[in-house]
Amino acid sequence: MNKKPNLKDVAKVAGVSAITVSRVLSNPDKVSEKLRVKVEQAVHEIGYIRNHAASALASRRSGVIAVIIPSLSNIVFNDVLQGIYSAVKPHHLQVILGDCHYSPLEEEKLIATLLSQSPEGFILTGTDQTHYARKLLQQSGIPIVQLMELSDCPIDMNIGFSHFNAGVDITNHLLQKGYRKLGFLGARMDPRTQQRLAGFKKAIADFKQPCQSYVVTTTQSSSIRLGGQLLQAVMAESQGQCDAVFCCNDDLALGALFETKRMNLKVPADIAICGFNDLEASALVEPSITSVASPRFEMGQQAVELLMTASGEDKTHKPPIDVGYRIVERAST
Amino acid sequence: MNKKPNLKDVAKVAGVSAITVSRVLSNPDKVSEKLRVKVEQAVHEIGYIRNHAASALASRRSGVIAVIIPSLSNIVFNDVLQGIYSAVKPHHLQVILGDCHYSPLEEEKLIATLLSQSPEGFILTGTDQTHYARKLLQQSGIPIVQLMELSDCPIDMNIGFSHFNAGVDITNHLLQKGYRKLGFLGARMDPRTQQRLAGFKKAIADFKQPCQSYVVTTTQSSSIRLGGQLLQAVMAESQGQCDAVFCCNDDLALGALFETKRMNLKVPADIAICGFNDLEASALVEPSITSVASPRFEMGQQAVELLMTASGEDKTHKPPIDVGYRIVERAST
DNA sequence: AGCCAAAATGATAGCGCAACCATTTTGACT
DNA sequence: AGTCAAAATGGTTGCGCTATCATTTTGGCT
Repeated sequence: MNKKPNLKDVAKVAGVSAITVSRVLSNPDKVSEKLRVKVEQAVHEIGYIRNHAASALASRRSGVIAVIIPSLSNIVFNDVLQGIYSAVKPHHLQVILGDCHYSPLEEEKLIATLLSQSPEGFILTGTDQTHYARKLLQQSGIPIVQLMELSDCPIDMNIGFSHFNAGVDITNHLLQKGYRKLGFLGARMDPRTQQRLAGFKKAIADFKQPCQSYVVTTTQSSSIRLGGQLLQAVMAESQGQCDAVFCCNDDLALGALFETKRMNLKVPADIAICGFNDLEASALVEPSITSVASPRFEMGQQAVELLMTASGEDKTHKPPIDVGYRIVERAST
Repeated sequence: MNKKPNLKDVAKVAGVSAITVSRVLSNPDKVSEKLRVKVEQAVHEIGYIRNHAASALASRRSGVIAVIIPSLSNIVFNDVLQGIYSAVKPHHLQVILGDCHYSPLEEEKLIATLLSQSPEGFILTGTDQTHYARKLLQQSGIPIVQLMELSDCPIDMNIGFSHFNAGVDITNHLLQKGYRKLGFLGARMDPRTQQRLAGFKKAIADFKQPCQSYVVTTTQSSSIRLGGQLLQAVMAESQGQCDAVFCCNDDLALGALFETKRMNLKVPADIAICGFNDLEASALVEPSITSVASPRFEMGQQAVELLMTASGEDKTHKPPIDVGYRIVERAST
């Protein structure tokens, strides 16, 4: 096997100059039909593939955007990723993806690594980056989008919704339905989960009638199984009094629902359940589960569009974009 | 904002030569403690980040591996991805991920694009690449792993398990349990699903006693909801005779299970259900669902390790690695 | 102290491509 | 045919880094 063909090899085969081959690949319009065809044939014949590193170095355009998500296993970020990938395609960009496992320190390292790829834009999840990470990002001069939640002082651009407000609203929903002994089931306890919990507490505190709350949280990562365990825990803590639970996500809610069957509790008569994120299963289980929906796919798409329209040097303050959320009321409440 | 600092800027600040800075970043062992510390301080002080394109160009090592999966929304590939990311970390590699949407043609384009990044290895899902794609891959000279299923003529390395055998086994499981009117519910109908179906048909054909089969498939992508619809369809086609269904994945199986409740069918008394992939929910729903488990995370990990130990120029035939599968028998059968 | 191999450091060149500017060709118009 | 602007093509250079080789420094030994 000879070494990989380069521009000059193609040029030789096609009988043109190297720069013409380069133009055929990046600006076909600038080349006459005749040469273009000749070059394209040569490219296909010898299986030439452009060296991205050299191209990026010479053009100062890497053609990649960097994305960091807190977890690959959480299906929520999958939806966002799909939006990102779908939006990226027409721009002919590649995505470099990092998983920071919910750790700002790991995220900081990842940011440094990914910045070395000279991305043309950066998409981050959440707003709790370390100080040094923010410095690196700002210094890079590229457009940046912080995703999922809203921030008072975004690094650059920001798109998401208020998890606090959503927490308040869903709790009020339970209160309006007449439930008075509310449990909060929380796993992982990342910033967004904490905001939902804060909303839960605020709604309870502001409620005009007497009511009770039980908060059960763990830093373990979320799973369906854990939802069942947390339901057990909250029933124990409330001595069986708890009549409604707000689960910080739909996995926990599903697990809690399955657990109610084993505990012989009727939903929503004995206990109401609501989740967060509105996964497909929540609508299809029996009884279906009330949840909070948000446009995750669209958030991902919009993040890419924001990056593409931003100049990067534009240091004006851009107001956060609130994509909102929607409480989907179902049989479980 | 000044332009981004480069090696020389760091060298100036640290009072050393550029090449020494380079060495601190890539071979710290080759540099004396004294200089190393000085350089590291300088790097941190001015927030220097190495230009990956230049580094890759000069060193002929890109530090990336390419991965193509058929779908971002299928949680199955998520598990594989997690394995890949976890294994890649200690090697200080980046992953460039592509989603080919189950299309070999899209995959071919993606392969060309990803090869331009000069990846040091390539992980593909399945074994149905186009002819030109295979040519490009072979010509690239890098190690290649085809994942998930086993092939008679892999491009290079291959790791997976036999979906045909799994289909045979799970069907025999149903037959042994006494079910005789078996339905197959299939969505997407990608190659692996087709192999499972072929296994289903083989088991039926080889069975010594009279039995009936009903095959309901669609090329729509899989979902829980679709599982319910397909169950309806198979019951219609079999005029209510069908007493067991093999769903080509657990999403369909969950949907079918939820649908049985609406149809007032008892599982497994009226109808047995089994799925494929052994998702978490399958073990926790009521009744729990029999499924086929495979080591997806480990497959991803092992694929990376294979890439790392392969020289790439080694053209000897490597035997496929069969990771096997396991039928997890549960209450639904 | 003197010697020498090993370790540390530095100078130079070139990786493959596209930006920039120079040159040639085209073709619309008088 | 002659003119000239626009389009097409090409030559040169440098992007920022590391491989390679050259040189200097170190330190263990006699």
